[in-house]
Amino acid sequence: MARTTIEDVAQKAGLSVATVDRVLNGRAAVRPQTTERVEKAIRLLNYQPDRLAARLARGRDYHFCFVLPVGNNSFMIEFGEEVRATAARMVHERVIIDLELTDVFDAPTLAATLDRIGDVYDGVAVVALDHPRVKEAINGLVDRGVTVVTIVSDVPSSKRCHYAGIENSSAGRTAATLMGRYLGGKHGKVGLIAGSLSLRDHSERRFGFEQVLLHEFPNLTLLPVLESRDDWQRAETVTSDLLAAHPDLIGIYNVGAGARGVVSALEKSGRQDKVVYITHELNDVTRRALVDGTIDVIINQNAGHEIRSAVRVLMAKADKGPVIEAMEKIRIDIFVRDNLP
Amino acid sequence: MARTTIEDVAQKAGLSVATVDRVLNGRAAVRPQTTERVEKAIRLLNYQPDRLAARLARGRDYHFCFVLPVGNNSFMIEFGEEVRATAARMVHERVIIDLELTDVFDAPTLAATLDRIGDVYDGVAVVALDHPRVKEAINGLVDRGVTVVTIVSDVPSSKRCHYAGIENSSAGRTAATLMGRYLGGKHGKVGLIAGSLSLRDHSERRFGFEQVLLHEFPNLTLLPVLESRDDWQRAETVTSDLLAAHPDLIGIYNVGAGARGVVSALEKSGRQDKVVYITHELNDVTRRALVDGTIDVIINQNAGHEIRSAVRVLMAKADKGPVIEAMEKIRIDIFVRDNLP
DNA sequence: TTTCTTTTGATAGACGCCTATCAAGAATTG
DNA sequence: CAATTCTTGATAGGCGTCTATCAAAAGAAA
Repeated sequence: MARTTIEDVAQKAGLSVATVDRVLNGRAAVRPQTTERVEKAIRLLNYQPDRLAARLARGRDYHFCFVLPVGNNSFMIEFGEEVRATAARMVHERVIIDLELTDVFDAPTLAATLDRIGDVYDGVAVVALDHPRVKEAINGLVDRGVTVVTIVSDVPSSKRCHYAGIENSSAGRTAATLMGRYLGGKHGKVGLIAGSLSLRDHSERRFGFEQVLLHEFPNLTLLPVLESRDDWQRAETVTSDLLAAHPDLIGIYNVGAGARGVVSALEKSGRQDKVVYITHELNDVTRRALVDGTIDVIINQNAGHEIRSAVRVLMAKADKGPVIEAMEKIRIDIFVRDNLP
Repeated sequence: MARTTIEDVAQKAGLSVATVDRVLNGRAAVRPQTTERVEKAIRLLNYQPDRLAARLARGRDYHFCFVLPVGNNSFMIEFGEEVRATAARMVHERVIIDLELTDVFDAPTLAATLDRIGDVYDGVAVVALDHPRVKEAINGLVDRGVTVVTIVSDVPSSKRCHYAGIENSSAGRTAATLMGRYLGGKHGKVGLIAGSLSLRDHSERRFGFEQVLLHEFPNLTLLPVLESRDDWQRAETVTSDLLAAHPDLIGIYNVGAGARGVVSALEKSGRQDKVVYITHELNDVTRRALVDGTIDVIINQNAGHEIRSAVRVLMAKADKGPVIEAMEKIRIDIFVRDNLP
């Protein structure tokens, strides 16, 4: 049961391998009827080019770039680590991944970065701010033939070919459902802390959370959103003030980074057992707080999965292979104390 | 930045490619000091053999076999589908996956199957019953040079090299925590329905569930375990009886298959809103019931992930590559209505 | 030292595809 | 009809590794 090769196709079609190759790779002018013959032979033999051999022969490296935010946000630091780890592993597969750190929250800066790196890479993965200027830069890349995927935060209206990340409004809804169920009919106030609402992911989470909380749990009162700017010290201050101002606070949903600030404010207040605290992103701090009981639920997106998915998509696009959508769907992880990995 | 090849290594070591190859593939007698020289050169150059080229050259197919239970259990049917889908995709990578359906619940039958298929495959993935006879069969395979991984259900004491599945006791604990939190201090009875306790995965889930429920939620009374034999009709009967016998039943944890039976019993009783129902495995039936509110939480293991993980491990072992443990860890998924994929 | 055994070198031919070139055949144009 | 263009064929060489063979060199035994 030898593999069917390009030669078998040529023979079947009564043509030469050269011609079959021309058809397969759109290399030169071929008459329509000839193309037809080749395609028929391919269908008959169910021929599938050997990707391994193709990549070996092309001898070409895949150059990708991951554009991530600078800064000391722990999620992004971990994300960067994961990218590096993936890069190290992928070298053996002829994949070279560069890391570009930039101020993602500043549209002109991010756009400038994207504009700059265009000609060097086959594909770019970017944590994108949803801003017209950024969208334009993404479209510019695509127009110049660079494959673009967004990660973590999406720009749906752009020409990016894929988004490797979670649906943030669903994440917010999930948080609300768990909050409501954990509070089981109790009456009281719920606070929401966001990093910054100018980030699409944060505002979408908030949107989903509000939607479910207001409709499904009328016993709960949602307080006005507070901003932590993804800074844990600020998050701590904000939380302390919140706790002081509302003795009947029974829930906190932290949409962004800075989870540790909320943890320490809660622990200092001694009310960690009376307040259901749901937060995003699993890391050393949140893990410990979850085990201790200060955090009740962590909603997470798996950085490794997102990165590997992004790379798979970039590679598939690079050699015009198919993308299996179901496989690339990033799930929203829910962690309680007992199913921590 | 051309790739470092086997030739570079040979040159660096002052030896011939033939000798380097002998060292790399343990092909023939090589003096220890020569081996040393080669290894040093490899280290210096940080040489990594090109797996693509190697596989192309070897021209060898990977033959794997998945041994799954026969029967009409929906999880296993889906599992089989996923195996077939994966197999179809992997043909292009020189991986041939056969499917062997057998009565996994009968130790001698399963063992006989394992004994029989030994010589044909490079690797075997098996849904294993934890039984001495099966363990022996697994060890026999391993001794004959076949790589064995267990999936879904493990035999930890065997020589299998990997388990691609979730930690079932953690899954049970997770269910208990969610049950306890959802019930928020209410007093009442909780029922547990298992497929069959002779399966390791079911009894482990039960164990984890009981452990957490008894220790953390003294307000809840756990009723004696009921067995559904993974049959939904029986599950329905059992559940109806349970509901009738205990008007103060406020929670059900269904450890095995047959979720639909529990759903219909609950819906017929009209008590679906008063009973927190947590079950395993996401499928069309459970998905609908979760959306409708009859099911409150689904705990899931992703069949596709487990299969792909098993295949990755089998391939890695087949060409003596490394296994990245962190990547192969199968997570316990929690689904509420809002984070359904 | 000679002979035999063990270790190494050199090299060719796969594996399946890509790239490029040159010549031959077919179709088009004037 | 010849001259020109467009399509195809044939073929070589390469990608990095494996496998196999034969000859050459080195070591051990006589």
